Amino acid sequence: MATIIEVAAAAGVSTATVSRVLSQPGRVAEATRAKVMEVVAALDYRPNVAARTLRTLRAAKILLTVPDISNPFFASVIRGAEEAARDAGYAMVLGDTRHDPEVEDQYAEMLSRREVDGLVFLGHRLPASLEALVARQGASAPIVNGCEYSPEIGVPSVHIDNAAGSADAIEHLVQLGHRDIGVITGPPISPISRDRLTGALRAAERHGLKDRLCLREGDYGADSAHRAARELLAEGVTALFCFSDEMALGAISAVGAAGLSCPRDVSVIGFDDLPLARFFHPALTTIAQPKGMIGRRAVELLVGILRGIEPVERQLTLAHELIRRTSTGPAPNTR
Amino acid sequence: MATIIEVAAAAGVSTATVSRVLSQPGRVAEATRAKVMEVVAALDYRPNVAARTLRTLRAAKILLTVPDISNPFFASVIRGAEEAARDAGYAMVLGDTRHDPEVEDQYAEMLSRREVDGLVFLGHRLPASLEALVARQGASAPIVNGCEYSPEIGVPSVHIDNAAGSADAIEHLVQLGHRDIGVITGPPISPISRDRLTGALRAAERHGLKDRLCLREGDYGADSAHRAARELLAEGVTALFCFSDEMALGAISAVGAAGLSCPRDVSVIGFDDLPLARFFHPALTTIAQPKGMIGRRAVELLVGILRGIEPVERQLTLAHELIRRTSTGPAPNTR
DNA sequence: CCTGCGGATGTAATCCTTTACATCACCCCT
DNA sequence: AGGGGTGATGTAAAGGATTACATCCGCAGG
Repeated sequence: MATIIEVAAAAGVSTATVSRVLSQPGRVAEATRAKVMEVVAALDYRPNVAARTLRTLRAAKILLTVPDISNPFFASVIRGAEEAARDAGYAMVLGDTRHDPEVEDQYAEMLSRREVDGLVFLGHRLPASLEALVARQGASAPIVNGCEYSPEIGVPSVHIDNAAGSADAIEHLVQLGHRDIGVITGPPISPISRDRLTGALRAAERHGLKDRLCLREGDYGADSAHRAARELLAEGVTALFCFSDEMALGAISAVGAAGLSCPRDVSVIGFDDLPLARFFHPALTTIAQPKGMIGRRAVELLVGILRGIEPVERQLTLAHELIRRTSTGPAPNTR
Repeated sequence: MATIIEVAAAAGVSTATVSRVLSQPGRVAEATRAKVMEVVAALDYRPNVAARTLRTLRAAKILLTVPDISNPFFASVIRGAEEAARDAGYAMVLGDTRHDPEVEDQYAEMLSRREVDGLVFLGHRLPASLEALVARQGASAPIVNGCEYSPEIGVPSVHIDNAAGSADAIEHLVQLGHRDIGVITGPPISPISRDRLTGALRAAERHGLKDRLCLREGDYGADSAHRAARELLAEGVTALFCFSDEMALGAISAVGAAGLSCPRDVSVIGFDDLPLARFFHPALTTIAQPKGMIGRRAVELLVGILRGIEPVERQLTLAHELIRRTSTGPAPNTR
């Protein structure tokens, strides 16, 4: 691999000139520029990134960690984030933490070691090794949280109003005449789960149904929801609100396995609006999150911090939307 | 951020000793080691990766590019690959190319610039900028192809026997009495699609059904399959073989939309065995790929090349498996 | 004709780590 | 006691790019 020294020699100029041709072409005479570019092409020269990073202390990279790459929800967020990063001149490095704090820490090390300039993390845990960084740098720490939101970690974040979205789901079911509603939640350790639960309870309370809500804890995976739904169906619920579309799929599967029909006997509503949700059978009613926009805004926030711009809003709440499809219908007793 | 020089000064040793403590602790006296480690902890020192990479010409990173991060199929492959990379002491950088040759090239640049030591790509296209590299380095080029396989690109690869898997699917349907079988393929540009088509045709031929197969081209997404299935159902097929589980979901959705029932009126069989496939309604019969193992073996192959070991087998064919669930059943006319 | 200025280019320090080689102290053996 | 070996540590040279500062040249203005 050719180095800048060889290029300089071949073009009969100094390395400084070659460097300038590549990074600030305007500051070089046209003839020189052309000559250098010719040699660059001939030698197939590519600047060594390690050397550049070492010198400039800037990696031009952003790290995005997701807790579970197999969750299609994150795919759309990733897309949005990557586009925004590209727009801002950053490359995006993607890490799958598998909900494992140890792996999260390993990725966080990339920031400590300056392998990347900033971090967008989509989980709910700020890696331990970065707490000191946040404490030290405060608002200028190049870290942004996406999807989730924990005020106590002191990091800017982008998310929807999960409590409100959850309330909308309950409201929708109540409107359809459902009174016996099962809720399959997420692990309470995640603020998202807690917010959604709060919202669901609040909405139920408005209709005097708070104590009638049947709660079961899921883990956002179809499997856990399948089991939880089986139990809830045995208790006679006519509607199931799942904290994720994937869990809703598991719930629908349980409805069928119980010899019941969705939505005739049991309505199911999800959360996220996965691209596949409209192909579920029946097509899934769900609360849509602006997934791409969450990713995009999170990166934009981060880039702002990297450029030294204190964000006006450190908490960005984007709009959600109830998508009505065919997995929800009138409660059986109301027909 | 502390540097090795500050650590050396604080510990009263030379930078060489600090470096040795960190990378080859055995070659340093115990007392010195302890002292240095103490200072390292006190100063929260982390080696600068750029400097290390520059000096060693080794990034300790592997790049994995996937054509579509939103396809859950790849999630399992990624997991396997990451585990193998970790085992071998490499970090994994993940790139989503969105089937875009331009983006593929951008990621390939990371290899040219030595930002990463090697590349595992899961698409079917070798980025143009790497063709020269392969031509020059031949078998020692640190590039491995996963899932797909194109002999002409001259790169080692890990995959299943797609033709055989496809044949198994057709065989399964024929065994159930189906004669009018619709096949929703993938874009013929992908070798995978071509192999699967070949296999399907060969199996059909064995039963004298070759000309009776109804073919429609899909793009591996649910949407395209939904449309294709609608057309095929109008032609009266009793079974649909889809080249991906995602397409199978779209097909099942079309079966329902046509007022038919799966599997009573129409059987559907997919390909891949996504984690969610067993929660489809009905649960999907499909050809399972050893996804995690594909990722793992691909990385192991790459690591072998990076260590200078010429692989014995440059093409690794792993075993697939027919998973019988409830989306396939006897042909209606045979009951 | 001299001065000064601006544009183009070169010189060389710097970023931080690794490692080949040099050095040094100490011990064992003859 | 001297020579040779061994183990621990230091010295200093890369590794490749960027950039502050220096230099040089030509030209315009006085």
